[in-house]
Amino acid sequence: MQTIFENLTIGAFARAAGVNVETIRFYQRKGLLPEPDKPYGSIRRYGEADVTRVRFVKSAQRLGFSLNEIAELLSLDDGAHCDEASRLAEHKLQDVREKIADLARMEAVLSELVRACHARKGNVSCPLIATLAKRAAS
Amino acid sequence: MQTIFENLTIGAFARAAGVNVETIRFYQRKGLLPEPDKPYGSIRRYGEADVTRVRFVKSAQRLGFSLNEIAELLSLDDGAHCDEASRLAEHKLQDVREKIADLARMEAVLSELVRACHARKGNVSCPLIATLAKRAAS
DNA sequence: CTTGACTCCGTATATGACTACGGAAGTAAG
DNA sequence: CTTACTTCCGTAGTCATATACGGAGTCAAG
Ligand SMILES: [Zn+2]
Ligand SMILES: [Zn+2]
Ligand SMILES: [Zn+2]
Ligand SMILES: [Zn+2]
Repeated sequence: MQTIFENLTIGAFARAAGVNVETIRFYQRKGLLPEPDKPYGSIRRYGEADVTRVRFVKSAQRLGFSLNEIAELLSLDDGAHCDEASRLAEHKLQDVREKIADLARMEAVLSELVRACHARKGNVSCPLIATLAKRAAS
Repeated sequence: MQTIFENLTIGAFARAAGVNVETIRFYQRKGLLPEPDKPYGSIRRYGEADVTRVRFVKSAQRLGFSLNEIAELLSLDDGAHCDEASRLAEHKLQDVREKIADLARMEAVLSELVRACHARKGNVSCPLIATLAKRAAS
């Protein structure tokens, strides 16, 4: 194990995790990140595990999970029982599948619009615009 | 054409569109919805097209578009030129495809976690939790 | 007409996720 | 040591997306 990511100050930690220092402190207040003990009269140090945890938060966030949901996901890693863990994971899985289905529908609509727009020849008005005007229902 | 959705007051309009009256007014301030002329000393009326427009906003929102992005999408319907329209639509399409790819990756992870958890036999610890502890990188 | 519901409008509050600020204390280079 | 960064910590501000509130005006039933 390279110790590159051990004994980091909060600043180095934030840089390693690709976030703002303030974000680290915000996550600590929210309970998403542990706040390591502070050696008496000194400053806190962070390591690999902390970096990993922030990266997990950020990637789950990109997938549309809220910080509260991410806290739940992380709690699976913090001692929840197996039943609870799989219940949570299954719920998230269902959410993700619904989102994928929604986006797939949107993809179909958008790519049809783009196709029609590019297929336009000589005539005056833009088919993309025309189509969009009709298809807001749902 | 049934006139069921014509000449609505803002309250009936909001109910028909499935949103709060305040949301209508908020969208008007943001320029997402036109604010119809008010007959002198009377109240505004709304119709089918307004309902349709709010529904469009709500469904685009469910797909992860921000109100500003939706304003752009709506502007396609409000006189933008064909080049601009297809440029915007292609950009959205690319965004949607990226989101789908991200979610597909997340789906794979989650369903593997659930599978492992259910496959667990007799042994003490939950494989879902164990796996989650490892796989935060990215 | 009066009464009760609804509209209008400006302003205020709420929530989620940060981001900034300011002053005291710790740290590291010269 | 001094000096220049950091850290620490509490509090406040920002941005997006709404929701709520309060008083004045409007409408429609009786
Ligand atoms: Zn859910
Ligand atoms: Zn076009
Ligand atoms: Zn984009
Ligand atoms: Zn399990």
